[in-house]
Amino acid sequence: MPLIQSVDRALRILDLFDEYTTELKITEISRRLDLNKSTAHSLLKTLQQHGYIDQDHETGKYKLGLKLFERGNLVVGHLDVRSIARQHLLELSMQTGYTLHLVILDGREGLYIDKVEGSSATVVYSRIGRRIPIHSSGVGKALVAFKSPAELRQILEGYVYHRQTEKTITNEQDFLKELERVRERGYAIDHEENEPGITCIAIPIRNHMGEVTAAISLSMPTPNMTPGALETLVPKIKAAGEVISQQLGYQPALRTY
Amino acid sequence: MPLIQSVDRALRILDLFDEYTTELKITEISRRLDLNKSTAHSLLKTLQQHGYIDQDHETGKYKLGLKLFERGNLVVGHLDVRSIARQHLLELSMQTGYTLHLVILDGREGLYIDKVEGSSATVVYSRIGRRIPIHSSGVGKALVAFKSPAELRQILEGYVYHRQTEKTITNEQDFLKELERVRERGYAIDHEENEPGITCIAIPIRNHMGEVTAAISLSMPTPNMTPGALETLVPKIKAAGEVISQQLGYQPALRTY
DNA sequence: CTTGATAGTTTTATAATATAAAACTACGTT
DNA sequence: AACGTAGTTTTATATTATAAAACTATCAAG
Repeated sequence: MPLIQSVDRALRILDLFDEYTTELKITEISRRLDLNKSTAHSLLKTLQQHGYIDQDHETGKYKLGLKLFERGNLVVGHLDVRSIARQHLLELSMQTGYTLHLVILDGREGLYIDKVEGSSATVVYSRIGRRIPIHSSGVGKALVAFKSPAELRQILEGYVYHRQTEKTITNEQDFLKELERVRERGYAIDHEENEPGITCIAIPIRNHMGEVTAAISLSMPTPNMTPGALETLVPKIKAAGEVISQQLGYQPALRTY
Repeated sequence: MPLIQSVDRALRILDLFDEYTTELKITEISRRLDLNKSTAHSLLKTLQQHGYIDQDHETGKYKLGLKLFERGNLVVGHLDVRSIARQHLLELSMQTGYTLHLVILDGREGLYIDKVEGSSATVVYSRIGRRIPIHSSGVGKALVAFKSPAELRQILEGYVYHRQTEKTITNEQDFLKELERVRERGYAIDHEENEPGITCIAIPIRNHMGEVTAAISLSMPTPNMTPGALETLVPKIKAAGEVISQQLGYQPALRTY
């Protein structure tokens, strides 16, 4: 695949920032990317001119620009699933007091596109715009469990099962077995596999063609996940998932295979 | 300012998309930017490799990638004003039934970073991630009215007062007079200046240093803006604005000048 | 106050890359 | 089957991105 080195370098600059690294000096940027400082300077000024990078007037440090937010919301802002699901997440959060999420698959990761905080915010990991591994999260499992064998093979080729907690699945065999359980039950669970002390129940969302393109999940502190709670919550989340899918045009009665 | 042509070109590709143009063919992209199709192809493939552009497998058309959403939320996700204001927007919307917005200044435009729909969604213009002119909107006026004369001069140098509706202010003199009224009242109004049939009340939000860095607004259909409604709503929105500013560390009592 | 180190910005020669012409593949229409 | 258009690939070379060098600015140490 053809690659333009200077564009590649500019976009790598954008990749340097994260939740904890919100600003960087030019010397740090050139050091991390092994670039000459005048090259880094030119790249930064081009990004800045377009609004993708901003420079703090007082400290001279660089940070991500708001143009990313503007353009980013164009991607997600017109997704039907987001506006339709929103109401349901709000309702479920009010009914249960727990945190709800909406996630879509992007490549071989989930991406949080909505989140409704519960009354006591205990979920730390999730954040709109953040990515989440498919093997260690309820939403990740729900997103890929119903893919065709060919699609699943493509997604999992070369996939690395990084350990997130002591309970994370770390090999493909166990992961495939778990996906089988997801298909049987119709929902996914992650018991502290992604975030210690947090358990999530996730339901796939289908589009008008019956394909799973999103998932919703409810997250809670593990001690709250009693058998009784599971029996109460799963039907509620499933019901919300079905309504969201139907509002997206999914017609389950036509699914004869 | 040094500019790297190929990075500039790549970012211009990202600018081609908008709310109505969500996908484009490679020939259209090369035509619009007056680029050779093989140049466009190389640029697109580099953007795609980083996730900033996606290609539809069935149609071959290009669209903005989710990496923009991810990076964009890094910019805004850690802004205190957003999480603090959120609660107040929700409360005001529940109390009044109207749509509330949170906007920050980015260059010489406002940028919507949060929105809470009222019970009857009548505001069409605003959308999270969208930009809004400062001269024709309540939030825009609120954002710039309290700038120092030097800052205001810098913002307005070369500024073009595009007509948005029949009621838009279209020259600097009238705009500066209007900003004076905003300073006197402590809030801004746009009477159908930005969107026909919609009136907005906006309040500036100050940070811990007393600088206006954001604004909130309540929007309603113009017929609902009776004198009685104004008398009722302005104090509520002002109160919310003051609490949000205080929660951001603003201390009004220290403002002796 | 001077000196030295480091960071950031600018200049410019040239090595390296981006560019676009040409060629190729694929698809749809006539 | 032929033609036109879209999309992708190849490759020669014109053009640009690159980085060395120089400059400016700031800060800390002596």
